[in-house]
Amino acid sequence: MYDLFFKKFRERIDLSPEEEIQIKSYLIPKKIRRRQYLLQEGDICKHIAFVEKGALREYSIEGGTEHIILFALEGWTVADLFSFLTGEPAVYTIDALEDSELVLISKSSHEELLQTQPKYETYMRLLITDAYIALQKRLTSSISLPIEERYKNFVETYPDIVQRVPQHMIASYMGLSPETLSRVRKKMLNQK
Amino acid sequence: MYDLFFKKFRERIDLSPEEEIQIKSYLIPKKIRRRQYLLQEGDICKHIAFVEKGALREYSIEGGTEHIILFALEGWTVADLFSFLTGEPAVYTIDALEDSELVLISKSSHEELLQTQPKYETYMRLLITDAYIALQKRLTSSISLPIEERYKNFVETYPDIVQRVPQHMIASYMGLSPETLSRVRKKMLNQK
DNA sequence: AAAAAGTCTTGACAAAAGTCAATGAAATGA
DNA sequence: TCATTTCATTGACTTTTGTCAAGACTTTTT
Repeated sequence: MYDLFFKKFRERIDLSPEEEIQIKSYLIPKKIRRRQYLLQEGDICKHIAFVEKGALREYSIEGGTEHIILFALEGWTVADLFSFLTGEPAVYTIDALEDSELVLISKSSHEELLQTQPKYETYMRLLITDAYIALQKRLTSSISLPIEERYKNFVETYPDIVQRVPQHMIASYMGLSPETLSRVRKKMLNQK
Repeated sequence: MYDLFFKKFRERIDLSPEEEIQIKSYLIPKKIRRRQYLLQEGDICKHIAFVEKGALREYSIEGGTEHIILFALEGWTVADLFSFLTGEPAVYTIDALEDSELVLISKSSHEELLQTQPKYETYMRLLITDAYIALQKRLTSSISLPIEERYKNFVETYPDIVQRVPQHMIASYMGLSPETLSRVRKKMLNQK
């Protein structure tokens, strides 16, 4: 339990056994079933969730259509960060695409860890920096590349997501209709 | 000098006079003229730049077209973060839209400050978190809202940018042709 | 095992956005 | 100040993408 969480942590930061025990004492394990909500729009986001196993998605709903802003597979962290930090109602919904195992950190634990465990703060800083860089790449490619290139990049960057997630959700993630992605893929096949 | 830099810092974190003096000793002032480059694609990004005065933009060039990923007015921070952190060549170009005054932090200063000034690390964590949340909002609206709504949001969120930056650059920031933005604005006026 | 729900593809058509070209106005720089 | 460059708008046309509907196939649930 918490294996992947600490594996990822130790990949970035040296942790003494004592520090690991300290941090571990704040973590909450949680299992969640396929299609089950972790967070619903309007709720207040009370936890950061690390995915030990399984797959989740985070999305907004506008005019009846879901717009996926994030897939979270093993090793990823997911939350409505704005809601978590401010206590405002969430604008995003999070649910499970597969039966999953999570590690939760509550808001109060998060704050206490930031105060008492310098390495936790450093790790959080690194995580959010990585997330920012990934998001910036995504945004750049969405405003500067043709769909075909964007899809190629996606497949290269996240081959595991392509395997495990329905295609119409990838279309949603890219801001496209499912039909358009289907046609782009067809065109790519014919070119080869 | 550095007034705005420390004003923003103190808005988020309590700083003792000693801490302020310590941090100040690492900062480098720099003036930059309109149209002058701060960073060119292919260079290695050696500094984080805080904008004391003026306006800059960060953009990529794809197939001869500029795609603006960030405007940085007074109080904002700009860098090719990936290049800065990894030492890889920059994929973005940064130049000045107006004569500007900057505060630079070099890579080695940044690393030393992270090690020696816990409040600097905390401040950096807060900055990057804010930047992440802003970017996520931008991405969400770009995949889920019609152009008109996106432009309205932009004007509401950044009225100062709308005042000071040419419209075709805002189109570029939104991933649109200048003609399309011009037409959307016309339509909005007629509706009122 | 059967029913139901979800998934992907395709065609026909509509709507949105881009491209190219021209014009006049405004800002910039010598 | 005057020439030059930049900027915003508009029209005509093309390309891209979305929408709606139907069909085949697969997966999930009962």
